[in-house]
Amino acid sequence: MATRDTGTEQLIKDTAKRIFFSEGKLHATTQDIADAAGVNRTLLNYYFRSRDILFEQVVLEARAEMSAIMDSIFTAELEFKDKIQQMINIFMEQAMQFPYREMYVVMEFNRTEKIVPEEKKNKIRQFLKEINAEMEKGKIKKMDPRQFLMNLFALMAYPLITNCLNKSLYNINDAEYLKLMKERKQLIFEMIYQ
Amino acid sequence: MATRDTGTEQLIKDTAKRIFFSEGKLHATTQDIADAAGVNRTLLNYYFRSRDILFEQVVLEARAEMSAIMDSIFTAELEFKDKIQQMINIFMEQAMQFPYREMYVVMEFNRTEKIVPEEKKNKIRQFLKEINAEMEKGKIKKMDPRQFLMNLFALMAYPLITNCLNKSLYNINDAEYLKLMKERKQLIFEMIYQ
DNA sequence: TTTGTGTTTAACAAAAATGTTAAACATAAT
DNA sequence: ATTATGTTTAACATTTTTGTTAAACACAAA
Repeated sequence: MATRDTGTEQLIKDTAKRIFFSEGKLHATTQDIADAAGVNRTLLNYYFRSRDILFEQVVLEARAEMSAIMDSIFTAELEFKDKIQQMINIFMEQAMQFPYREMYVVMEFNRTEKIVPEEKKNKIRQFLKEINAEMEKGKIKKMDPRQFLMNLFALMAYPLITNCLNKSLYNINDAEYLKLMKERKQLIFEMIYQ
Repeated sequence: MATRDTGTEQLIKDTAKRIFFSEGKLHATTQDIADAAGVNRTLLNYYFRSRDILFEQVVLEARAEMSAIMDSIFTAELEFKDKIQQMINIFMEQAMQFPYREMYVVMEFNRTEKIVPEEKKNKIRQFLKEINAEMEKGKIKKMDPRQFLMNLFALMAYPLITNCLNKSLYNINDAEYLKLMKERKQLIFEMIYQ
């Protein structure tokens, strides 16, 4: 008999991702995750052997998902302008679903000092060149292309991380926040691509 | 005899702040902090009774420090343009020293759902009006003033949080990163205040 | 010097979180 | 229906982290 696949393994991973990346509960324990998934805590050990392995796998998959999205846009056969527009659309939709995913990955990166594969760096270098070309053409404001990328990601990611605080500070509800975030797509494009 | 003040209490708090806000070690234990401070772990209990109380106090002080800076700028007797410039200068200097402080406070806010005092909200409302006025004058691009503030803070805070990752992705060292961050001050101003 | 009090330490205790095991359970194949 | 094997559970064990206590220490005042 191969495997019965009750879906439990996937359920556990999905629940962990929800708790970490959507709800932002950085200090969740294995018990927290088991409870949220509605399964016995022992099952985390059965499927993943240890807490560390589960968490590592979750981060690994998160990185892979994010990389896949970035790569598909970086290397797409599109005008630069359209790439940016698509990037904003896809990234913001993802960020609305998993506001803390990037932060979690960044923190894990700080903690473990993982190495970035040369292949990925090359793709980025290539995109930095594209940015530079667009600046030469006078389409976007001239600056260090790395600053350009930092600006773009900052504008996209940050407001979602600070979701809760912003809602309190500005007295806005979920519906209005959603509206603001959708408006941001266009707004970011205009700021970046003047 | 009142108190001998060996400076230990302050040392512990400062060390905790360094570990959390500068080094970004979100999961630091009391032992980690004691070791980093070079004191016996029991002293954390002697001075603060419990881990939770220490951590809460550290966050409380962080919020107070950040609030004080914001308030002083919000209510300063300055032209709007100069306020923004000063905001960028001070915030960026702070963020370079404590890149993860804001994030930590935001995460704690998510966790505890603290209430924002009405007085603080009023100061923000006041500043939002100032932003609006500046937009009416045609000095800055028209948009929801809340978006304006989100943009500003995003551009300032985010690249410092992602410090480590950026250095890897773009192959830059500490010195160059510092230079990039200093350049950002002017760059952010130009993006915001076109 | 002695005494009193605040500070520091080490040993111990308790609590929280994680890991292991064996038995119960469920289901596909025989 | 029985068997074999993957899945789930509960009880237990271990490890990690936090909290408590009493004694040692240090230093100013008497």
